[in-house]
Amino acid sequence: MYDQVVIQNKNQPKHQLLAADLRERIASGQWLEGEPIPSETELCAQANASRGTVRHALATLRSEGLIAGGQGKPPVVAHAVRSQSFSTFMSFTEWAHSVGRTPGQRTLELARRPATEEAAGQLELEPGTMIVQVLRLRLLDDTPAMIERTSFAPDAGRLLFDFDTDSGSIFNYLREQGVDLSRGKHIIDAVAADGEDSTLLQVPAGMPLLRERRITSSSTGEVKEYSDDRYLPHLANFTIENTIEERAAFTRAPSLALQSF
Amino acid sequence: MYDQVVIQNKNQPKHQLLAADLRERIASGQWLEGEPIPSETELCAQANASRGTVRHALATLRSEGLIAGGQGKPPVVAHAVRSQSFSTFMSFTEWAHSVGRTPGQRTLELARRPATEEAAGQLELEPGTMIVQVLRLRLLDDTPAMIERTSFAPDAGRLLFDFDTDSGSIFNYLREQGVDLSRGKHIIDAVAADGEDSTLLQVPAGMPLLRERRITSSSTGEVKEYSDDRYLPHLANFTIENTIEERAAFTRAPSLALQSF
DNA sequence: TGGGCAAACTTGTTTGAACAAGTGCCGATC
DNA sequence: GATCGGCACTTGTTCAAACAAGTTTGCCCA
Repeated sequence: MYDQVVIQNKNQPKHQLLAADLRERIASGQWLEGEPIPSETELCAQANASRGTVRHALATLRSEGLIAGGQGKPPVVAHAVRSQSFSTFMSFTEWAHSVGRTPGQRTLELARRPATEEAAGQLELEPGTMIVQVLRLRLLDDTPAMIERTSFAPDAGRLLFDFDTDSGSIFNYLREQGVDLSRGKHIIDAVAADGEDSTLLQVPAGMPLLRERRITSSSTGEVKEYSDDRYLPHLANFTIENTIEERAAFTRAPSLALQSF
Repeated sequence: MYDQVVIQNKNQPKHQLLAADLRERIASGQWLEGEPIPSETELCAQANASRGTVRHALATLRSEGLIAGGQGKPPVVAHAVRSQSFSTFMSFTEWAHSVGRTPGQRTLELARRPATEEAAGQLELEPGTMIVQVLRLRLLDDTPAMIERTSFAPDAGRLLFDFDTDSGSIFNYLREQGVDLSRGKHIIDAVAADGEDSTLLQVPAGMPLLRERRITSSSTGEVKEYSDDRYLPHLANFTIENTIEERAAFTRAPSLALQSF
């Protein structure tokens, strides 16, 4: 039963395959929310793996918040859907798709210019270094939803002049080009729409906007991108789930989801 | 060197002690940010533990974002400070203390009344059930910083009439009283200050506020508390860090991805 | 001097075993 | 009938060993 999977993806380690399979079983509804899953010994037999490998897979699911439970009792299914992946959280395009909306963008400016004091500070560069700045209006189902002001470090920004920034995700494009974007820091607060914001988002000046300032850096800590994104709060919000024992799960939800709370 | 620690806390498992010790060494500055830490083999020798145990401890730190690194290379110190704990994120009082500010509160209302349609929905009760509602102005260094509107399920709310809600953390009080508060869901967006908000926070009506709607429930999923908290955005914000790396692996210790505000 | 290969070192994966500790059930006992 | 063991089962912890896979170092050769 599992051998088939193993043969299909011989490159991946067994504990990852097992984890993917368990996720699939939970997502498909084979194991319902609140129900216990088979014991470790059982899973060992089914997957033809040692207990260490099975435990590794279970730990992965636990860290994703999919299963919970304590010593002595078999783990139970906690959530049927997994929390947001890294790229879904970093990319407006991927996020929109994942919640069933159609993303869009209109690039208003793409410029190379010397870094101001502030931009240089965020990107950890010398003031005056040439950086690349992008101003984009992001749409959800053809409606203005967010205004994005991004500054890129020179090595990443350079690549943007060979890219149609109206075509989709800059984040994914840069990753494909080999730019190391593996850490994100997000600072979330609220601001009033200024003149430019209100014009572009077609709302009155002074309207509250949900602001996310995002600093994206490489695995070694080099800052590659700094962005100031301002959302219309009735179209998007941020959701965090935490547990006393699990790791926090973080999602950006469309306001539609709010109705169900 | 490690034996001392082991003797002191013989009740805790070795991998937790090791993790705590490594955290301590990072926090104390013994290992600087960006520097590699000793290899697994080295740590095995130092801690007199097997490699499995050492790897378990390292996985814990990795999931806390303290260390990073890939196969072939020794892990490097990523951050010197550890992320926020569950209760620090759930309690305004604890949070304020953790960032070196003095928290305060002025209770404006404490009432038992039938649940409105909306409140009943959030608490998953029948409309009309008697619930307890608290309206508090929260202060940072004696300055208004947040307005808190909380509804409690009957069993938790009942306890509040024996508590001085001006004295500190309701969250911690309820936990001490044995109320099972172990899961939190936070929805973050922005709203304009309404009449009451503006009066209490002493800001003009319409000013953008950072809103956190919090649903706290027990480990079994029973909703115990629903709160609508509105922060002055220049006094508080939310910060989240994420990484592309797998945060998986053997983490059940209380730890969160959430960074201090 | 430079390039390239190989060895030494690192972390990642996997197995098997044994014991500790917590939970739930069932039967014996009061 | 209620309560208290104890047994069977579960997950948690720890060890030891071996191989796979990626990185770094340094030496040899051109």
